[in-house]
Amino acid sequence: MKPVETQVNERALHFLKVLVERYIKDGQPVGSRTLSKDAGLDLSPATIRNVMADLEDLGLVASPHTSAGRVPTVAGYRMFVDSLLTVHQPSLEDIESLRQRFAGGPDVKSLVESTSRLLSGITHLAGVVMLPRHERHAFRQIELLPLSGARVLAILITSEGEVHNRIITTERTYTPSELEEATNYLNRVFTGQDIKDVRKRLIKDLKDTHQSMDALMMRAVSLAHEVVEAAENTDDCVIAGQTNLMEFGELSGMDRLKQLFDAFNQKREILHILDRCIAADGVQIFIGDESGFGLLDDCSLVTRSYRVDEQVVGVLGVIGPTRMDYQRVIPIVDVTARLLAAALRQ
Amino acid sequence: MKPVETQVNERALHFLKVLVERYIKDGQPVGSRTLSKDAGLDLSPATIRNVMADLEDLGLVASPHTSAGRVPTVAGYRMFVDSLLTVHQPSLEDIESLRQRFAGGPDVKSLVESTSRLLSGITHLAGVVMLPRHERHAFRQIELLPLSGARVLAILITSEGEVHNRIITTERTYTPSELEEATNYLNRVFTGQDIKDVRKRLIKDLKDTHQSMDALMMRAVSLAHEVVEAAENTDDCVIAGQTNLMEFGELSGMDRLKQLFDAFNQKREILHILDRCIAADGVQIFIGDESGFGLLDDCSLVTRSYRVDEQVVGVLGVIGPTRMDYQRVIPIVDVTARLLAAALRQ
DNA sequence: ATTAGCACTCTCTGTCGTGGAGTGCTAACA
DNA sequence: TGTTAGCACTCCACGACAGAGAGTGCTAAT
Repeated sequence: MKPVETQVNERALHFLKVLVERYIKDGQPVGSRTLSKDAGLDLSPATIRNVMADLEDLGLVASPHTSAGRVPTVAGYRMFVDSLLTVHQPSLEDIESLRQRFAGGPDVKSLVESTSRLLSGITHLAGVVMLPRHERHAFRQIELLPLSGARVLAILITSEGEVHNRIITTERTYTPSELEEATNYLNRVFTGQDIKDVRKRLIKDLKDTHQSMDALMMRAVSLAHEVVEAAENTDDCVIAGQTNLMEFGELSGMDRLKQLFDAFNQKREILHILDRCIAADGVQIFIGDESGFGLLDDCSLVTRSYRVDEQVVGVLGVIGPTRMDYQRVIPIVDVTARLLAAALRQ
Repeated sequence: MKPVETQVNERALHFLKVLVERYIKDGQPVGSRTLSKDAGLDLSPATIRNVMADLEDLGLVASPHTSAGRVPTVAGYRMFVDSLLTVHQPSLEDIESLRQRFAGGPDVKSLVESTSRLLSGITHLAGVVMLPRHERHAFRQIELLPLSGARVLAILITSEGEVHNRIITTERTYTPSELEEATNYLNRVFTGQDIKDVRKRLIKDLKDTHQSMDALMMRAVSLAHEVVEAAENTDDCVIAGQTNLMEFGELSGMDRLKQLFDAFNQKREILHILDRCIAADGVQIFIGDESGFGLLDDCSLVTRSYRVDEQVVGVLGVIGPTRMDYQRVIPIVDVTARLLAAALRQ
């Protein structure tokens, strides 16, 4: 390779960096004149125009029209976050400020909610936190209580103090003593076991109907199965600060925004995307259409999984316009994930 | 009074009615020509212009500018809904369709949520449902469970099968047997009583510390008090379909809309307004600034309280632009309130 | 390799004029 | 006296147009 070319490339990338930073700041196409002032190098606009032409050929920048400045493309942002970005560790003050504003409620749900609000509040973007999957929680206690009609209130308590309850309509009414017996049976068999194991065992029991088992116990198993399912299917996430997205001009199409908000309410698609980040280790970034979800085409997603006991239990992050301040947002997401993990560990 | 004037007034009001209906339909100022065709009466535009001038003097209509048609003012809408509107009972089919789409979950929370969605879905406005105040629920059972650290999980179950739980940090750790004893005590004393009475009794007990009472029992009372408080302070509401409001041109100011959505998220202001409707009996309507809440200045609010056992327990309704189809919305809100009440009665 | 100069392109903004819609007023009419 | 036709007037919406500003691409000079 010729040394010349690499030198040019390096310089070009420097310009790309400056350009992206500038565009993130102003949100307007940046021209050669501006760039020549911004970049430390002492080069004339004309030179920079040549470099820009190269970058455009490489697909890293584009111009909205003939005589506007250049704007980063998705590939440009990608290059920026991958190689150009200097992720300075957040200052100790920043961490401290985060920690202070991190007012975790005692409840997991409220903890997650306030985390989401914290993220959105501090970044001025939309914050999203997936509820932790508590695969590791142990079954502590179950309670089956008769209600009026043929309905049973099933309450499941895990060792972490989480309570899941569900009202189940049964095909016949059960007497309190019947339910008590069933409750005792379930608690005797399952207390202390892993929820995951309990679930497996319940499924197995449901299948092996032939085995010698009281019809009532059978029904108890079925009830328990329902509430355990409900407890595990807490596949949910909390999105906060959607309205922050209304402040960005580039997302201002009312119909587009409505669709986006509707998607946030559905949560299905969002969860689907978050699921894909759950395995990854560090901070993950989806830029523009990289998320594969049309509505997020000019948005970016910065996520980070969080883990408890060496096990990934969830994902959190922010959603904002592609033109977001990655440099600031990335460490914030990073630290917040750690804080949440620490809080969950209690 | 001169008979002439009343006759004129009556006709004028008819025109007002037609004008409002037309404006609700199109959303555009309606002129004398249009009105002359729309109103059954065979009058020329010129005549109608005179009538319009009268209505404008009365403050019932206004024109955005010299040469646009007329638009109803708040007073005009008020007159319309108070005296002009013919609230036809909703057809049996409508009721049936509502009843079908009324997929009430077994859980109160999910019931309220789906009701709110139903309201917003069927009216294309924002639906809002206040959670029922369950003053009348009876205390059924309390459970105090030790967690790691000096924390106690308190679970309160009402006779209606509602479960409230709260994690309480205590000043010292309690042994399981201590907590069991406390639990037994509380259940022995309170089971079957009205929650409201329980609350009173707890407060009294907390005050009368001097009376001969075990310190542990005292602490138990205090824990119970906390969770009962939490259970009663479920002063909350569910808002669905906010995004529907984005489709109305007249609310299209991005900043205004953002403020409105933020207010929806806060819920405080909304709850405050809903509170004022809780006493009223039938369908209540706030038009424009009548709500006294600046952000709702060009919105209207149609609400209806719902009752269980002859006691008002909550309010539900819709929020939309002042230009909403009152004729359609009012009966829908009315019927939905009844359906929700019926579902709560189970 | 870099730069100055220049022609070119495109957007943005304000102005102007026109057509359309609707009003208010006046005078005529039943 | 209520109703109507006619008319002048006002205002908005829309398109055309021109000028300014910004920025590019190319070429030729350094």
